[in-house]
Amino acid sequence: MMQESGTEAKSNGSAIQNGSGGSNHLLECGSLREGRSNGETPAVDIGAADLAHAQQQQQQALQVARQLLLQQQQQQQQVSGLKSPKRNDKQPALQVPVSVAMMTPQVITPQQMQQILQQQVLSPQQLQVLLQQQQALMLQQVIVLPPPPARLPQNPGAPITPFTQQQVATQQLAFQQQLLQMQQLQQQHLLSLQRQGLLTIQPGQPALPLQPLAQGMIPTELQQLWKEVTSAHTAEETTGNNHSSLDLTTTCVSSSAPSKTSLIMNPHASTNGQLSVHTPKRESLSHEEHPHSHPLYGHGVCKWPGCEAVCEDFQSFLKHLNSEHALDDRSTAQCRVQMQVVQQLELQLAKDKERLQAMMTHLHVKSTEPKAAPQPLNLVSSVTLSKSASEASPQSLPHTPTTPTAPLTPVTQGPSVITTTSMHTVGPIRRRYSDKYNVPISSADIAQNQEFYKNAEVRPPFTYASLIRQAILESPEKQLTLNEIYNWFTRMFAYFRRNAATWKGAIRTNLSLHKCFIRVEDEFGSFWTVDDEEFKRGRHIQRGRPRKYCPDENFDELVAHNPSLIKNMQSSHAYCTPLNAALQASMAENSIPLYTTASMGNPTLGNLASAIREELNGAMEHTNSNESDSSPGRSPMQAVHPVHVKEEPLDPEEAEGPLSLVTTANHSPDFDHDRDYEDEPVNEDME
DNA sequence: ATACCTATAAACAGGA
DNA sequence: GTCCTGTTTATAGGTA
Repeated sequence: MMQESGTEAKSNGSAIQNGSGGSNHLLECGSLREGRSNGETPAVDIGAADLAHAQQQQQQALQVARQLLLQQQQQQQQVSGLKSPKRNDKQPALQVPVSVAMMTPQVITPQQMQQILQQQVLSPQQLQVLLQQQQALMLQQVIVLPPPPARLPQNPGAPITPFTQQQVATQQLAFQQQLLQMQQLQQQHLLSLQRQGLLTIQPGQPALPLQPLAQGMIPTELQQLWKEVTSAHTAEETTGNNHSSLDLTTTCVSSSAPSKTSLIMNPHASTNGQLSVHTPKRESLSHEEHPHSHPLYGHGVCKWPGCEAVCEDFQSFLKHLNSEHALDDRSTAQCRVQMQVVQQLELQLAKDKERLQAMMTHLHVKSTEPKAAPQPLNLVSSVTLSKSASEASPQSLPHTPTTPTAPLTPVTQGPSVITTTSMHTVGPIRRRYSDKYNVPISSADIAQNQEFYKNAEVRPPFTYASLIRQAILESPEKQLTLNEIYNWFTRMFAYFRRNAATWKGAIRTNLSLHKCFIRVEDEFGSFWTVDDEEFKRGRHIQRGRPRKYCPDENFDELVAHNPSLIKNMQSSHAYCTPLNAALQASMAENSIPLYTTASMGNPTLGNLASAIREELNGAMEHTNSNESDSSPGRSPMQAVHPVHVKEEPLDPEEAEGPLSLVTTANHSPDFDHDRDYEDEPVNEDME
């Protein structure tokens, strides 16, 4: 043990030293010897609870944002339905953005104002009017608005929907509370992100990162948006009620439908996440169904942005609407601003979604299997969220295959491979393949998460065998020495850089124990290859059956004592009479340049190697004499002499003679799959 | 309950 | 003797 620790430390040190410079792609195994990225990036030190909490907040914020967005959009659509879209190319109006005030405590933040100025959306005269309106609004806020109910937290960001106390309805309160909640969540989320270093808010930046209005909005875009919005509205009216995840918009300001779950978050909203603004099929309760329910009318107040005129009844409201908000420049401009608001909210939503995706990508919590959560410190909720997210944005996260029961960490799991999550210092790797053993990790699995594992000291959710296989397969020649495997581990995973204690031993054990790993020797040492077919079978060298280390009778020893024998075998079949015709035929059939480096990745190699070993064993028994060392010279790259293949109990198929050899060489994956090799004779039986 | 997989630890051996 | 590499065994947790 002490020795082990000492060697590990030493090896690790050399590995780190080896890669102490430069950054290269993780998957470039060829660069192993060239060095690797130092990977000394501090691990992401986010608690699982924090992550889950942040994501939850993010989801909630998104939901609320959607509500707000849709509500605004509905107002906008309502306007478009009353007014002719032809006017959309009208000049910006003289009066503007009261609705903007709904978004920020300052009605329009200085930043937003600056943006408006920069975008030159408004003429100087319009800007002047805008400023005046802003001042008036602020005065109105101060003078007209009664203080919010005591039970409501003071929130300057709440919409400035003025309400008289007798008009306060539960929905209004709910809406305000929802807005408050959204803002609070947003604030918390931002703080969380700040804590995590994922977001930096500049000093002058408003607390709420509302993007400046009219950002990137050019007139043509506005026109297009107008068209889309209006068309969407039309389609919506014709479509009728069609439930979707965002079914909560219409009635949130409707006093006539107080019981509607206007503000209840639809569970699908979080899971779906799709905001099909332009294909709205969500107004299950349109105002057509409720004649006196109008998005611009609620609680006896005109909801036209900036209006808030008190209307006794719906008829008076309609009258007011037609008179005060008729089709004119002002209304058009207000619509335009409202469009910008909606657009801005969309942008914000998109950014938040993107941020959420980035977070989940970063955390590698994507799972198609909710049950894949049982990890020590896993991000259970994150996994769930990730599923939701993946559904929400199919194009968002690349699917990462996952192994069934990968032990350790966060995972983006796609259809195939490894799963799981747990933050660092999770103890031993304890996971297994639940569905099918040894489902291989695709390169994409690790590739997609490579940055994460590279920097975060998180144990990867892959078994050692999977990782070893991956390392070997990623190598240009599908072969690695043990030390190169070590390097790959340290290069790819921060966990294995820091937690160097026992994993090297585990690698060695796995290499020896898994049948899929084939050790091949050449003049310069030994390297390991992988038999992928065998890997998929997931067999271990049978335990309990001693692979006795018997140097005198061991194949290795024989080879060691008769190195020329093997060389002769590879170099020329003429020298290897033990090789029967079937084996040779199988080799020729598969065009396998036996034991050349190029062939090492061939899945049949393992079987062939075993077969050859078997044949050799038989041959040794008969020809226990040295052959002349007449191996032909070969280039170093090709001088791979498989002097040694791993000694292991024979598999049934491998012990069944020439025919079985041919069969295995032909890649019959299911061949003898379920047979128990325990029943077959083994080498030691011959002792 | 059983078999198997996986991880871990440890002992041991050969070779450089 | 030390270190690396490789094999083997034992143990324990987990899963089907």
